[in-house]
Amino acid sequence: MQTKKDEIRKTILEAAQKEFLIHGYEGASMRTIAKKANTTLGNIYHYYENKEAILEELLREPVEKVKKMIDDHVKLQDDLYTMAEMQELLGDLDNLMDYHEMQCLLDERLVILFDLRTTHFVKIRDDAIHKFKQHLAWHLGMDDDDSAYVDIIMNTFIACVRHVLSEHKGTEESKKEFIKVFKVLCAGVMSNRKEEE
Amino acid sequence: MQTKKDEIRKTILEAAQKEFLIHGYEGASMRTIAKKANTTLGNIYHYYENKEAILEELLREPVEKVKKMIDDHVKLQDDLYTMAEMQELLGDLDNLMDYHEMQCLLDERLVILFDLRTTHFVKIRDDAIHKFKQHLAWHLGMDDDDSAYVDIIMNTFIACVRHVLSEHKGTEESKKEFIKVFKVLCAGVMSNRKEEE
Amino acid sequence: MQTKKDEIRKTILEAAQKEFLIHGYEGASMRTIAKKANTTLGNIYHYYENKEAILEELLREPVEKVKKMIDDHVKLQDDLYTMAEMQELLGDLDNLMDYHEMQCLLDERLVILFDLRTTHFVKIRDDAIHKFKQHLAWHLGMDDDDSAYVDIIMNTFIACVRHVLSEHKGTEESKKEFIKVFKVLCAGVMSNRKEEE
Amino acid sequence: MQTKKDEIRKTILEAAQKEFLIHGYEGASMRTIAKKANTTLGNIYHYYENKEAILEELLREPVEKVKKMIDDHVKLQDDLYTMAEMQELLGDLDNLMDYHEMQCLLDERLVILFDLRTTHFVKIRDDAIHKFKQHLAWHLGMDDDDSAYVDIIMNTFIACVRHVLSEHKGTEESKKEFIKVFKVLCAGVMSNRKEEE
DNA sequence: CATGAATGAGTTTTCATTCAT
DNA sequence: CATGAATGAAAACTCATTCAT
Repeated sequence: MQTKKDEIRKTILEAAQKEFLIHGYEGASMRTIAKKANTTLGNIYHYYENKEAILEELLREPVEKVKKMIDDHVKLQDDLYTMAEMQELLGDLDNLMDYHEMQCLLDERLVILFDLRTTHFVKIRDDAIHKFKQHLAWHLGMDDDDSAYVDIIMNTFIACVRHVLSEHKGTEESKKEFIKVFKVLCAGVMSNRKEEE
Repeated sequence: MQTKKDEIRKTILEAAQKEFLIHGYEGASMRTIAKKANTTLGNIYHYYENKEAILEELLREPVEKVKKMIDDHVKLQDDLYTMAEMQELLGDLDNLMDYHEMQCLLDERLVILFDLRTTHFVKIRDDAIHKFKQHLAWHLGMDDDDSAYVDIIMNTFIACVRHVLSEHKGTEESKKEFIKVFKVLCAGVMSNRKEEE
Repeated sequence: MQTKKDEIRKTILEAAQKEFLIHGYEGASMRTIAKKANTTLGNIYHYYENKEAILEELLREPVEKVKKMIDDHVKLQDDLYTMAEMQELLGDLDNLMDYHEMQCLLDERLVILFDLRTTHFVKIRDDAIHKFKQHLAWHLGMDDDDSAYVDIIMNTFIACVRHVLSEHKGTEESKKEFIKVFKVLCAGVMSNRKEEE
Repeated sequence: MQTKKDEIRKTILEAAQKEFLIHGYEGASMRTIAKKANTTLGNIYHYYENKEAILEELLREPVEKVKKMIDDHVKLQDDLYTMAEMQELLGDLDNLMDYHEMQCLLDERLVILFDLRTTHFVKIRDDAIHKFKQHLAWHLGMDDDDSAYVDIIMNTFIACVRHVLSEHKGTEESKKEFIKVFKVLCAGVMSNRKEEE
């Protein structure tokens, strides 16, 4: 039955996701995943070629979505935000998250991606972060993409995505939490630029 | 010779620190540490009871310092910062890092601590973070220690400590970097509170 | 449908034969055989009790034929070849292979048999080889069945059967190739005996 | 102690050689090798990086010797043997094997090489065989290196090396056996060429 | 008949740790 | 003190085989 197969595939995937979150991909054990998925070690290999294949299926969707989000952002090529626009944006922040683009960030699986130390996803992740940082730098009118500000924003962004996801799993609450984070973050950057002007 | 013994202890410790940073404590291999310390696997066990003992010695100092820093902060019981005081603080931020208390945060070993997934240090770390968050909440006049603002600050703090340490290893540059981060962060929180007032 | 059943049996058998040839019986994988036979792993077990049963069906025919060939040869108890007879035989060698007895040697499945390291066929094979060697020794007037000459002929015989089968799969070409081999071989043995006489 | 280490290395190597001969490299089990070497599975990995490393150490010497033998033969570029020279060679065959070049062929480890189905040694082996066949073809004045005669000789050569080694392990007896084989083989080829002339 | 999910023992390999020398 | 041989458990993965549907 295909129904059952898909169900077990999903069960394995969910068990793997949990284990990857707790112990990291590298530290997670296939045996434990099998146990938590109520199946045997060998049987997992009927569904996934190997450990990395599970990671692959787990990360495919969120990675593609994030990639698309970044690409869409970059393509827009919208002008630098003026202070006024920035403030307007902040005021309307509550609606920001309704913007479908941002939704992809509230995905638990991204935490797994952030913690990866091996596999080709490391490069994918770092490339995506770099791209995003470059665009962010242009967005904020920075000359050097290695500028501290960009790094700060980027790291805070990631740190908060991670935190929001691990502590407030419900999507609705997560969204609100994320908005708050983003608001404070933007306020910080803005007031800093104001000082410099 | 006690000198030589101490030297080897130190060499092992340094090799372990590098390996722990790259692969994480759990992912680091005693064999590799032995090789990088130019000694043998078995000899490490003359200096350290086991893998965790190395971690213990490695983290003792930074953990105690951070603990002390938090305790000192809490004991001061200084009043809530008024907006004015806060702004004054920000203006003088360049001297902030000279404050010996903060120096302890620029320690590479804290990154290892942040990434830990096993051992009793996880509890120590989480307790310390919780304590700091509680104090931070009181500091900022928040009623709930789980408030988003505190989490934001906390996470940004950690994320930036991590980043500053991994990208700018020289202490001097690190300090400047850290100050920038902290400045933006405070500015954000402050402007946010101003809005609310 | 019995027709279909037989067809699938045959397909499995052919897939197994290919795999056994490439990786050897022991190294061949049931999964791969299933895939190459366009069926499922489980379904193979409806046609064959286990892996060895496939080998059994695969080797039954060629083994029996070879056994019969050897027995027939032994039963003939024809006299020792004189040098003259031997030379006559060689002259007529091109017709030798038309002799139906020999045809059984040009069977790809014998290569699988030669490479076997497990199962009861090992004994069957070794017994057959031993019998053939004994008869060959008698044929050539050797006193000791372990004589080098017999071993040489036997091994060359097998080696060439193997080679002819793996390089020239078309039966017609194989036949010619085999004749050449046999001719040279006999010439060698003969000229050697001549020397000794 | 280095003495003991080398001894155990040797013990493991010998156990591996036996197992490889019986079950083939691919079919041999590290567990069994460990047991037969009176050590533990894990301990083998102190001496050899992996299974293939054992094969590597096992085959290095015989492979290099055979390669050298072939190269030396090819470099000589000696003329085609005339029939007379060939016969002289045959008469002096008993001394042929004293020729140090040939000694390398009487090595049990070559049987392991011949039976290999995986690892890079397959290419090394096939390249060496091809080189030898080409030279042999030139030696015998054949125009086509794929000629049946060359294949015959080559296969017989290998088959007999294999047989001699597996049945007559004592070097002295092996040598005599090998000479007989070679004699018959040459006689066969020679008488065949005579016929053609 | 056919499917493919399931199993359990097998494989090679790595690891932290112990111990005799 | 130092060495490195030894150990045993656990890792990822494969395999022949079974069985419910």
